[in-house]
Amino acid sequence: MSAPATERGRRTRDTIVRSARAVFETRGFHDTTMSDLASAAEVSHGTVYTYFDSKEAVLAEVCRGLVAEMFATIRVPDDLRSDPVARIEEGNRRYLAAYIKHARMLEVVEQAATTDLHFRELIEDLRRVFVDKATGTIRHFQADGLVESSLRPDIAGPALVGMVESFARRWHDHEQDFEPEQVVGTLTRLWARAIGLPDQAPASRGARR
Amino acid sequence: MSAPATERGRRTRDTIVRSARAVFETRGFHDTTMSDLASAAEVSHGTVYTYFDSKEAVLAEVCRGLVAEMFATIRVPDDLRSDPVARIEEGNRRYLAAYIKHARMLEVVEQAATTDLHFRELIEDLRRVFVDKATGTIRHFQADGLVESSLRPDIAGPALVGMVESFARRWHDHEQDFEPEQVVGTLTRLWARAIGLPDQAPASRGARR
Amino acid sequence: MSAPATERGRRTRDTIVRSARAVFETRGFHDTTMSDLASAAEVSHGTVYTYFDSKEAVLAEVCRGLVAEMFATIRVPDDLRSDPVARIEEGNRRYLAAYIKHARMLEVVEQAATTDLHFRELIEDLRRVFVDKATGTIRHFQADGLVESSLRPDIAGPALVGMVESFARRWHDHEQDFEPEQVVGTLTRLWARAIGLPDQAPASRGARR
Amino acid sequence: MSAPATERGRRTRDTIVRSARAVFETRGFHDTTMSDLASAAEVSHGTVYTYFDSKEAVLAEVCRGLVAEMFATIRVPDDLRSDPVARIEEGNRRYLAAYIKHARMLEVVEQAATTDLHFRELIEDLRRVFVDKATGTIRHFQADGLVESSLRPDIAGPALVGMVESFARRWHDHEQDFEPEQVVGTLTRLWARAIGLPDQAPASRGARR
DNA sequence: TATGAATGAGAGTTCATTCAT
DNA sequence: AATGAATGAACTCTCATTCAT
Repeated sequence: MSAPATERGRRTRDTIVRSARAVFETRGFHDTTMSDLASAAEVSHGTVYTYFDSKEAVLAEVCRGLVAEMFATIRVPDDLRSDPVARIEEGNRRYLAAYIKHARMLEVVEQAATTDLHFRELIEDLRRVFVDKATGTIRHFQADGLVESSLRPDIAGPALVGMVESFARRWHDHEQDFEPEQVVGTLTRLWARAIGLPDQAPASRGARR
Repeated sequence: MSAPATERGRRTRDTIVRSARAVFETRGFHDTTMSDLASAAEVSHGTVYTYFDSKEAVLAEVCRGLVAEMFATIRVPDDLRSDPVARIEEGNRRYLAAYIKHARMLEVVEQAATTDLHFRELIEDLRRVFVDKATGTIRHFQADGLVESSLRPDIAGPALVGMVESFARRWHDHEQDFEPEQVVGTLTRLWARAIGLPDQAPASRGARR
Repeated sequence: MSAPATERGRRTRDTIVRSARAVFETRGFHDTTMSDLASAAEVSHGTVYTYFDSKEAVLAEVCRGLVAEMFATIRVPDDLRSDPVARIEEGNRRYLAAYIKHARMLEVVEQAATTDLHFRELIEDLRRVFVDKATGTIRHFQADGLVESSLRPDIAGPALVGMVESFARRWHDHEQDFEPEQVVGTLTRLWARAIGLPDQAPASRGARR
Repeated sequence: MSAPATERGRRTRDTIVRSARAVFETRGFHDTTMSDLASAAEVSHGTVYTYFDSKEAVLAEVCRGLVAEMFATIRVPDDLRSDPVARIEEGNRRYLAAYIKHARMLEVVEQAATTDLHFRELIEDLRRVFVDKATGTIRHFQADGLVESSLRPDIAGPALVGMVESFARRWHDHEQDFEPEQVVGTLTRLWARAIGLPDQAPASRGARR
């Protein structure tokens, strides 16, 4: 159903997906109708059904792009950085950047998730990637003797990821104008100290004032 | 419209609100219809409209009870406890208890909030209470010299509240069977260390193992 | 869903059923839409859904009346008539009368039956009543020595009922103007002779000319 | 529109007609979509429209083949058989064979006939051939003094054809496992006696038991 | 106060048919 | 000749809300 056979079809489908994203960002999921998607793409009602079974299917396609973009934004180059706190900081910086950039669409997906299990799972899967990374990092630190082994990684991991995610979400929702590097610095400091890493205190860090 | 003039009317209204809460918890907000509310209360369709203007108005009334219950559960007796970490711990314990207990209804309100501004504000107001308390606490600690003044309370406060809230939410959603005192202990330790409070390390604390 | 609680509701529901029958007779089943039913009853679209789940449900209700009417028309008074051929004749007379009277609705039900199993069964059930009666009659005649035992009642029964039904149907469809008593007489004669009953040849019978 | 100009076109058209028949037999008329026809023939949506104006036009073409096959099956060789009952018997045998063989397609055409006048006429035309033959036969028998002149051929003819057709239809629908020669024997006996022909009673006939 | 009948806007979806390529 | 993208009319069904009783 959803694979266009010609170049023209591919263009139309792309147009639908692209304009759908804009519509979803404006109206949210539940308030968007198939008609909205059709007229935004300047195609007829039925044309949307040529490529997508339902409104959910359109959002799912938008999500594919969204997830890809987020991972692209977030991927930390492994190259340098053996300093643990520096790595945490870079992770936070990128996570915040990615989250803020896609905050509205993430909200929309959350909205869809209240109704449709598929999107709930999509969100969970996305979050799990970060939670697993954080939990693994803590375990590594523990193996290296940097973090006390009495700390439960399976609780601390999700908690700290939740801290950053939650902050990012409110930051965006409330349109507060924090200085990004202040946020990155502060969250990193909270993160690092919470698990008992010693401060790095590089002179250049923006979290102090 | 919503003030019953007779005793009978008051009872009817109460029945509607009480059964509505159960219905919302079961079906969520969007999937609940006025018919569901009416038949759950065993009144006719029109009777609901005698007391409430809309489905939203019913949920709003349910929310009043919800918020009251949450605050009742959470209120920390000021009496004892001058130990900062002990206070944080008790706050987390109560917050987690309240959150888990009302998690389903909070989810429902979140769902309604995706569509209705009023509920978005209600959630924000609720959260602000905790954020303000956390932020104030940090400021106090700073004034008392317990926490470095370079830490930004306006960032750390929401971040740490978000950490606990976010954890509580996933805990409930995933139905993970953490031992509650393990969670309270770990989150408190993260909280305290994150802002630079020295560990209390009472022998009885459950976060160590 | 379909039980009105008040007199007013009962009237509305009745109106819908009554006008629906007329609409079905005019437009057939597949060409009738819920809108047609609603506007014929002069109620809104949604009102029809107050009492019926679907177009099929409306037809099913119409059918209940139809079947009742047919049986009422057909029931042969057991009182008199020990003469076998006279009984067959009276059966045919009534069956033809009932069939012709309801021919259009039967056609409509047949149409619905091409799509909906429920109506196929309804038609089968209706037919079975007559087939069973005919088959039983033949067996009785055989037990009484009036009909040869070599005749298979399970084949002759449905065949002869089919003969009358089929004739009635075409008669109606083609709007041929046979004299009803001619038809009754001829079909009865075919029926009786087919199974080997001796002619009665009352002088008054109209089938001779 | 429907005449292919090239050999390739002819093949495509044939493929469509052949696979359409299978699709119609499986899904019936109303539930078959143009997409079904196209994909069954492994051609594109639009290609069907190259050769046929509409879904009805495809069925009409299928019908041409159907009618031809039925007549080919039924045609009674005039050569032998001067025995009236033997001729009736052979006619019934062939009619039943043809009907059972094409029962599903006849059902489909009946379904189409509920919506489209053209198919109603097609069915009538088909039936008329048999009715006319039967009526003619009775008249011949009357002219020859084999059948009483008081019997109305215009009623008996359609009635007896209806008897056989109706039986064949139920036989197929209910998937009853009558022995074919039993059916042929019984129906022929009913036929012959109904119009007053004397029994032939050949020793080999299967209708007796 | 309570009932439940009635409303009707609007959503999602299907599919025969047209037409540009 | 063949493709398949695009159309849009039409239909079914839902449900918040109004209103007569």
